[in-house]
Amino acid sequence: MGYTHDMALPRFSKLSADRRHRVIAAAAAEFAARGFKGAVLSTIADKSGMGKTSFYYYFADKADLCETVLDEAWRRLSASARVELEKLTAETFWPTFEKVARENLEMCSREPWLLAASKLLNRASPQQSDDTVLDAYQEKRRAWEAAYISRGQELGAIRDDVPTDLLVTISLSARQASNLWMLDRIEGLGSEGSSHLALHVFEIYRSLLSPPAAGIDPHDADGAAPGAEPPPRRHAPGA
Amino acid sequence: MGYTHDMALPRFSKLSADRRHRVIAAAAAEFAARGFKGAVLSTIADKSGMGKTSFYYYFADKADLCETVLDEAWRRLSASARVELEKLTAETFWPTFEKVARENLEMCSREPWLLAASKLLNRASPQQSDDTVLDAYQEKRRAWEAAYISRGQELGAIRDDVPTDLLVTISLSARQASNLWMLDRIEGLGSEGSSHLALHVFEIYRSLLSPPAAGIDPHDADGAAPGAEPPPRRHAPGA
Amino acid sequence: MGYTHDMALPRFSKLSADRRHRVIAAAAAEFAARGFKGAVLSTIADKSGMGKTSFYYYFADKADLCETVLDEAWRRLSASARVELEKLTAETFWPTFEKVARENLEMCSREPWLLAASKLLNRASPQQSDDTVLDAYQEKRRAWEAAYISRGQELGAIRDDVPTDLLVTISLSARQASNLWMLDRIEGLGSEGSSHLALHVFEIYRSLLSPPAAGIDPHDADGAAPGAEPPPRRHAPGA
Amino acid sequence: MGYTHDMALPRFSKLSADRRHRVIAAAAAEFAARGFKGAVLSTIADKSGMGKTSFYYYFADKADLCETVLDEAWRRLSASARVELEKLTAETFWPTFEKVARENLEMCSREPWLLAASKLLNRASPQQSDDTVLDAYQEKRRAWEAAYISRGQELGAIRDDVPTDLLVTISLSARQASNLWMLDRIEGLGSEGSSHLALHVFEIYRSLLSPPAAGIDPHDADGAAPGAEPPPRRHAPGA
DNA sequence: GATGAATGAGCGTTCATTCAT
DNA sequence: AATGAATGAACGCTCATTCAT
Repeated sequence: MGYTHDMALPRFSKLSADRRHRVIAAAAAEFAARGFKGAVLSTIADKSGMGKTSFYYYFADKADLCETVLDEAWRRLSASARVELEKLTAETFWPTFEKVARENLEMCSREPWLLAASKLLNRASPQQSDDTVLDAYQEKRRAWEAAYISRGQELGAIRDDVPTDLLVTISLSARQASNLWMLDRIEGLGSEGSSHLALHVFEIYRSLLSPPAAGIDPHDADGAAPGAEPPPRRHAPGA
Repeated sequence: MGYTHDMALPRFSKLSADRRHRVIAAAAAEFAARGFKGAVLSTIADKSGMGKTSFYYYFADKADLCETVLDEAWRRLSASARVELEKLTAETFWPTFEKVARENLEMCSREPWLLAASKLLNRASPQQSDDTVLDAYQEKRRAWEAAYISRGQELGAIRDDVPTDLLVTISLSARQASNLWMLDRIEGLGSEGSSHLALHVFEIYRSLLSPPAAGIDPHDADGAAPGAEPPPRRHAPGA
Repeated sequence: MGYTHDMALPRFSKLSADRRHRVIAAAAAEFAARGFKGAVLSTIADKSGMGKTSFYYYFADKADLCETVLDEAWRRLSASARVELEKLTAETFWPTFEKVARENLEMCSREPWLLAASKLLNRASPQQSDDTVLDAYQEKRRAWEAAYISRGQELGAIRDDVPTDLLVTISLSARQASNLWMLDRIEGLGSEGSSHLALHVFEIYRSLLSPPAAGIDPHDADGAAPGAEPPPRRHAPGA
Repeated sequence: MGYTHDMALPRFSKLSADRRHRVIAAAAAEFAARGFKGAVLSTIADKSGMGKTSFYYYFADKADLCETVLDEAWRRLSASARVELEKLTAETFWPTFEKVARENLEMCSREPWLLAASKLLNRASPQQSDDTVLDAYQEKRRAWEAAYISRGQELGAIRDDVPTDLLVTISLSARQASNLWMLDRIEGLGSEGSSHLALHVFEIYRSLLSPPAAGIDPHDADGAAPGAEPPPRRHAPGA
């Protein structure tokens, strides 16, 4: 649906919507599935019904193609979600984002290319990606996350008892993981299903960021009676 | 420190502890830094003071080497942590794992190769890694996570209001992200510092899994009056 | 200024003088700067404000384009110099060519495209160029050189004591090198400067071809006592 | 004949003399025939009986290979010619270089690889080569030429009435051209033939650099009556 | 008459892996 | 037990050239 570009060589924007779509979709799928380095240009070419070298007519190079996909997805996903942080209140904060999450998920379930692209977007582990392209996006994303968390803290909607840096990191990764999890599952679900799913996930995500319930000291795992249990079987690495 | 293997060609276990160590350490560093595909065998060879071809004497192939590193780390990390799930009680559940987390982090801060290996272990995004090797490990790890979460639920220590599958996913990713975050920071810290850090992080992680505080309905974002705010500036992609 | 063609597809001559000029100029610059193989058609296209594919409307292929430039330059340079060998005498021989040299250099300093083209013309090492196109030109040029040297010999203006073939080769190369040297320097100079320069260069060139001063036997490096000198420092490859 | 390297990866020096030889020879031939850019690695590989990728075991890249050839040739050619400029006298100056020229030419006629390499060495037109590698060599060579010409001028063996810069340029190019000319012809000749040839060429080269015979003013092409000649036939571009 | 779009052939380079010793 | 040497398969990218309009 309607791409507008400032990445990629300007020619790309002149392609018919259909071809543009196929290219983006094929690239998104390949990059999502195999990462930046792993993705093979010929594969994308084949899938998009385009000669391998034609990419170099539309894009500067592999990285540019990848960036274009990323941009496209980011733009699409933000479109429905131009949340204005400053206008949010304590009451609207969570509901707003829940709505965004739901809408975006539905969008992904409706537009297959977006699904793939979204997977790509949620892929890059912070700190350690394939290449600079994905890293750059992680940065962008993290910046947004930081802004929104910070706003949430002002409003008292997000916990304040933890280094923000850390909170951002965890929030981001939890979101990415859960997004990925959902994206892997919506293929069958209708949009109602998606919506329902998003709710569940959002709830748990929210509890991660919400201020800890007052009066509860996390450290005394206090109370209640233990129940001695059977013999051990497993080991548990923690780090 | 004392590797025992069932991965890798059996010959590897006959190497002197020192050489084995150097190999593992070099491989861990390279794999952690550049991922499975990105890692270059020659580099590992150089760093480990071993001829490139010798790897094929000790390991079946690149994947096998990587797996060996992974195994080694997993083993080391579990060693101090042979938690016996069945023996845990509601009271010991969280404290036990907090202890494990702390201990493991300290271990990593003491043994550099383990630090690298641990990064590797925490790297692979579920579902979408470089290669099958890391995926396999994700599986293993996920299995453990599932077992432990399930036990926590039995004990009432872990929330039950969400698809376990999803809970596992998020828990895993949050742990990985926070581990990575810590591992990237402990280089300077002493073991006390590490320990302190681990506590913070664990606390937030725990709040993620703990049953939602009773009486709080997350969904009614109820009450209070909104306050209209300044002009908008940002957009927020949600998926 | 006024191109007439027999190279290139006939269509080229129907282009407006201005467009023709731009094409030739752009091509000359690119070919001169990067050689036949190194020159990139797109670059020429961009510089000449012409679509890349239009070249194939006007020229058969890259070689044809290059040839056209070469022809153009050759023609222009000969235009002022339709020396009629047969009319030359011993007295007019050298002065005539000196004049030609001076005039041509001035022309190059006045018409930038000619400067570039001239560099191209003087570029190709005999025997070993990029491609057949330049080689062909070398041939043409060599033929002229041979004719003119032969005439000079008839008139006693050019030495006769050396295989003509060899004389032609050296003459050609020395001319090319000195032309190149001058062309690289005239950018700043006015036409007087150019003229002056040409004189210097011509003088040395002439001494190369002139019959050796009588009575001097080059081979008896005769006479005198050697003088032992200081310590050595350098080596000297000769071929 | 015994290569010693500081270029190329150190491994190359460990190759058997024979293989080293074949590689150098094949590379020299290809580079000489098609220039740096034009040379195709696979071709060299085939000719030298080596897998294409093996080059990357011995050389850093294409440029490194080329440089190695160049170095080898330069070294070989200088070996027999460690002329010590400071020890030369007016009497020994020209004879010395004549000897060097003769010896080097003979060497080339005896060692085919050197012939090819020598062609390569004499190929690069100053100012405008394929790539930086050849340019660098031109520089080196020019430096030597300048040193030797300057010494010749001190001794009165080389003319002083022309900008040195120009003299160097012309000298270099004339030498290169004549070398090339000879190299292309010695294939059949024995070493006596080569020697004889070298003499001829050297003589003309020498007359180029020697101080102009006193008492002759080149500019007054004086004397005699012109004789009008037949009709013209040719044109003569000068630049 | 002119050009945007598309492509095939080919090149340099990388790297895991095997061979021979 | 160990490794230097060699290589095949593959990939990203360039560029002259052609196709369709």
